[in-house]
This record gives sequence, C-alpha cells and structure tokens, in this order.
Amino acid sequence: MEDKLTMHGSQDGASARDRLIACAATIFAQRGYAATSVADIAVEADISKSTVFHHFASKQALYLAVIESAAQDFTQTLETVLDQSGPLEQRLRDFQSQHMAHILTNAWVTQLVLRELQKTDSEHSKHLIEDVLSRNFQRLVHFIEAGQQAGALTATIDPSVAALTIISSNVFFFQHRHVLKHLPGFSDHDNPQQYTEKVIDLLIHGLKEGDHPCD
Amino acid sequence: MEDKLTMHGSQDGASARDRLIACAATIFAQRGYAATSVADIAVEADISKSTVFHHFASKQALYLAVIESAAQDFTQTLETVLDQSGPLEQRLRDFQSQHMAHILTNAWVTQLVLRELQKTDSEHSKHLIEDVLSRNFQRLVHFIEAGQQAGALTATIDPSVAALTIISSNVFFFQHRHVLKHLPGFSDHDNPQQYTEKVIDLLIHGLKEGDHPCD
DNA sequence: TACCTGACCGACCGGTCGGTCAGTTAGGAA
DNA sequence: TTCCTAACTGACCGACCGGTCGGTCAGGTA
Repeated sequence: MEDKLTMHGSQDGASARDRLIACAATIFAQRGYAATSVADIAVEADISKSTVFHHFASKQALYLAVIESAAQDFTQTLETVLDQSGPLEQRLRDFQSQHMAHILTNAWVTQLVLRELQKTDSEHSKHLIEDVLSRNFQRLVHFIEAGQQAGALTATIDPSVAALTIISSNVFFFQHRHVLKHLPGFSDHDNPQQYTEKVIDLLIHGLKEGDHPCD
Repeated sequence: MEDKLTMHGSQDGASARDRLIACAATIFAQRGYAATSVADIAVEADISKSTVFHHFASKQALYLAVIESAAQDFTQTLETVLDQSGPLEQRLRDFQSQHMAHILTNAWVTQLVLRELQKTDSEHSKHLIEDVLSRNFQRLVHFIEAGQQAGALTATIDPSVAALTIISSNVFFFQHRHVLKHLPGFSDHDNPQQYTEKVIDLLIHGLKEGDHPCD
C-alpha cells in the first residue's frame, strides 16, 4: 500500500496519506485532540474533508496513525548516543545534550507524545509510547549501572532515580521553555545546551560543598 | 459578594458558585477545555446548564475563574517550608518532600495549572500563574544562594539550575506517575516520598565517586 | 397584601462537529 | 474502447455545542 506511485490530485513527493499524517500531527500537537477539527486538518493538507475519511476511517483512527508515526520517530533516534566510546562523564554529557537537541528539533512530535502520556485513560497508543520510553529509560539505567560497577559513579545512588532526574530536567525545560523566559534571574532560557551542561555538572559533582574537599 | 448566607436551592455548605468552580476544575483538569462541555459541568454540579450561565457570562469566564482559584490555591501553600530552622540539608529535604506532597494532594489543580502553562498562546490567566511560579522559584533560588554564601553548598553551581532541577524532578514524577508504574526496574513509582529522598541524595552528593573520598 | 430580586430551569436557537454518500475524474488492464 | 478501481469532492445529515429567552419559585421588605 506504500508503493503507490500514481497520484492524481497531489503534486507533492510524499503520498497524500503521509502528508495528511504530518499535517494532522502539528495541528493535534498545537491544539489537542478535541480542539482540532477534521476540517482544519483537511484545509492544512489542502484536500477536502471527505478525502480525510477516504484515507482514515475516523478522526480517532487518524489520531492513532499520528501517534504511531510519532512513536516511530522517537525510536529511530537516541539509539547510538550511549554506545560511543570516551570518558563516562563526557558520554553522559553527550546524551543529555543530544536528548535535549532531539526533543527541541522534534518539538511538535514531542509535545504530542507528552500530551498523550498525561492522559489518565490510556486505552490505545499509550502502550507503544511506553515501550519506546521504557527502552530509552532502560538503556540509560544500564549505562549508569555500568559506570557504578566500573567504580566511576557512586554505588549508593539509585540508577533509576538518576536516569529519571536526567530525563526530567530536559523534559521540564522543554515543556516550560516559554515560561522560563519570564523567570527572574534565570539566564539560560534561550540556551538549552548550556542548561544541559550545568545540569550534568550539578548531577556529577553534587550540591554539597564539603563532599569533595580534596580537589 | 462573598458574605451571602441566604441560599435557596443549594443545601450544601459552599455557595453554588464555589461548588461550580470546584466541579469545573476537576472536569477541566481531566478532559481539557475543549473536551469539556458546559452540560457536563452542570450535571456534575447538579444544576441546570442555564444556571451555569447565570453565574458566569461564558464558558471562558468560568474557566478563567477556575484558573484564578487554582492560582490562589498554589500561593497559599509552600510559603513557610523554607523559612524554618534546622540544618540546610534537612530543610532542602523538607522542601522537596512537602512540594511533592502538595502537588499530589492537589492533583487536579496541579494538572490544570501545568496544562495551562503549556499553552503556547498565553493570553490571560498565564500571567498570574507565572507570578506564582516566579515567587516560589525565587524563594528556592535565594535559599540555595544563602547556602552557597554560608559555605554549605558548592559555589560553582548555578542556583537557578539547581532550583529548576529540584522542581522538575517533582513535576516530572507527578506528570508521569501513571507511566512510571510500567517502567521496568523502577521501584519507587508508588512511593513518592522515598523518591524525593533519593533525588535529594543524588543532588547533594552527586554522581561522581571520586568527588568525596574523605567520608 | 403587594412588590422586588436573585437563583434556577426547560425549551429553544444558530452554528459546528464527525461522518456519510452519490457522483466525478483519471490512470491501468483487457 | 470498455471496464475497473483508487483518489477525490460537494452536498448533506444527525448530534451536540455554547448561549439565549421566557418564565417559575422562594425569600426579603414594607
């Protein structure tokens, strides 16, 4: 069904179905499911509303296709960051940096995924997203555990908690980046990379002054 | 306007207007603005839809009242946690713990506030919330700065970044607490207080093993 | 008694929503 | 040429939405 090269109405390279998913993704991400009308999506995709229902059985089916596509986007990235060589601290820094860059460049998709994750009634779609998140989470946890076993990281801290703290700082920055501008005294609101550096600095060295007097 | 003690139709203690706001808050928080109908709110509040429009000029006006009420709820708490005495580390621990407890007990309001914060078009309502957040943020930043000047905390880390990391870990836990259950190897999903303890442990002592060899 | 007022309601309105359907177009196979 | 089929469309439908309107009812006041 994907190898159809004959297109009548559409002059774009991508298939009408893919264009439809892409347009729907941004609008769903911007306005949410209920506030998005099928007519809006049709206008954005430059087709009629009926054509939307020709490609998808319902609005919900279109939304599920969007979520599925978003989940695929998430899986194909961030896979190789932790597998590189180099000093452990630098690899942690790279992960944080690339993770931040990824969610910022794929902002609409990220927003869509996060919004879906916050629904209390999971039903469909949430499971695939959870699978993706679980995989990324486990990879990061294993990386930290390896650092602990190698003696490079403190063995007493919970690697799951450390991983979540790393991820949450990036997600929080992303979700509230437009609010952070108005926070008094916060200078890194328009410099996410510097923010990730500072967070890793904090996580590695800790807050307590007396903990490393032998520098 | 608040001192009306004569109520005709309602047998509850709170005024019908307050009950309306309370009911609307939970439904708005659960389903979002667009997905919530005035009829739904009316049913929940056990009044007719017309009565909703008797108390509020429009659905939007009701929503703004809900947001305003939610902002007030947020200001009145968390004001005295940091002002107590005791060792600095314990006060940080208390803040994290009480902040977590607060957003969990006021879950619906918190969800409403967070959802409102993520809107790209701020318009109304966002400003008051930003005021509340800025105040809490500044208070935490000043606390950390004081710890730095007293020599108890490392002077090289950015206090704003530390404050945001503290807040973000709690917010992230709250937002994704239902997803965390399905994360493999994460044991604290149903124990938020233990999670806050571990986060503070991590933030205070840091990840790096070699940083505190003199314990 | 008579009057006023505010809380409240059922019935209703214009508009928008998701979804259907009959019909048109155009390329490929025979 | 004929037929098939997928892509596509405008017209339309019932359901539901936010909001209005006319009116009821219970208390306060004089």
